[in-house]
Amino acid sequence: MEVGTSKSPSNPAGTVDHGDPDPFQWDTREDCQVRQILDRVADKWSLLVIALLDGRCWRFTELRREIDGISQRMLTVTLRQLERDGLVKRTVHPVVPPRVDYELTPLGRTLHTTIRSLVMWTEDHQGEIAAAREAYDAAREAEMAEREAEAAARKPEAAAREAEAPTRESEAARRAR
Amino acid sequence: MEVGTSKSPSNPAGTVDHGDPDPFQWDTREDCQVRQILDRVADKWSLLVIALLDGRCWRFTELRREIDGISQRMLTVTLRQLERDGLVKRTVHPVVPPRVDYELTPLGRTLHTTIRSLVMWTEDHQGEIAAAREAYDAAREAEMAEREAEAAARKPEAAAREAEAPTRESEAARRAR
DNA sequence: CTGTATCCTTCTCGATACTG
DNA sequence: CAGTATCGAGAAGGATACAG
Repeated sequence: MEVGTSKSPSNPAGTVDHGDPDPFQWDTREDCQVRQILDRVADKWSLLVIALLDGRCWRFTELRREIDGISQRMLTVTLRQLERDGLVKRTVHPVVPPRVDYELTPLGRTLHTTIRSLVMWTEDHQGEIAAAREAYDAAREAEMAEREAEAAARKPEAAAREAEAPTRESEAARRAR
Repeated sequence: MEVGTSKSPSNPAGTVDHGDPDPFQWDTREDCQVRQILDRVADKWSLLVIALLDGRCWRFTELRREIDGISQRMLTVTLRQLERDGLVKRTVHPVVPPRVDYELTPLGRTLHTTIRSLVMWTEDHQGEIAAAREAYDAAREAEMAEREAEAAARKPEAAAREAEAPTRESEAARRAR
């Protein structure tokens, strides 16, 4: 598998040649390891499970209760994937009411740290994001209103004329469909 | 889509209070800010775009080329979301071949750092994960094989006996205890 | 309690075609 | 070049029922 996407050094019109000083050039191909693992790790439920799991053991039902909105199915599936990836250890106690404990592996604990920092980022900046969203939406709405005003100022004459005396052109256009 | 949900600090019905010594108790409810932002930020394409974007400006097509497998639609959608969240700045140059530049905002840059550490974690541990997966799959296969062997060893006699004298089986079972 | 199996809805996403 | 709009296939995921 060569890095087939030969990024031709020739730049398309107008882009500056910055010589790509980025040393952070990871494998961007769709089927590469990093992309696959990232998909798993960045999965909604995986993220929450890893973030929740700390030092101690958790029972299945306990996790289910703690993660609001997760279905039994998705918790099972997610835990299995995490177990397969070596991030979570599953321990079955062969007792009469079945009991299963889940806990982070050492590898999982290293990921836990990273993911927690992502969660903390989210907590720290949720205000800014909410504000940005409001600003964006407000701007869009203002834009829409302006456009409508423009249209309302222009169309009425045309629409009125059209209503009274449909032009031959417009009729022809309608028939064309 | 107002997020108007007033989040009362009280827990929703039924959650146990197990003393929770975890100081990292964030709002786990499905509709809370953190969960929503986490979903956005942990999104496959958002992650890749943020990870790719560094100091400089990027053109639309440039991003499209760099992110293998992304469709035009998803790139547009993703960039719009990131713009709305105040993570990416979009600059339209009103020139004859339309030109649009994308770059991280200061807020986006802080997230970039966090996400890069996630990507780096993935790069650092992809070997371990691959190994864990192999081990898991091998174990599962061995388990399957064993089960099949068991079944093959048990069923023929049982089935044969059962076919000759169906009533015997229950008696034998009872005696076995 | 901790799953597994099945069905069925929902929603994501890619392909395609068209616009400024 | 940089979108927007539309549509359909397919996957993700929830609900439910049942098993060990």
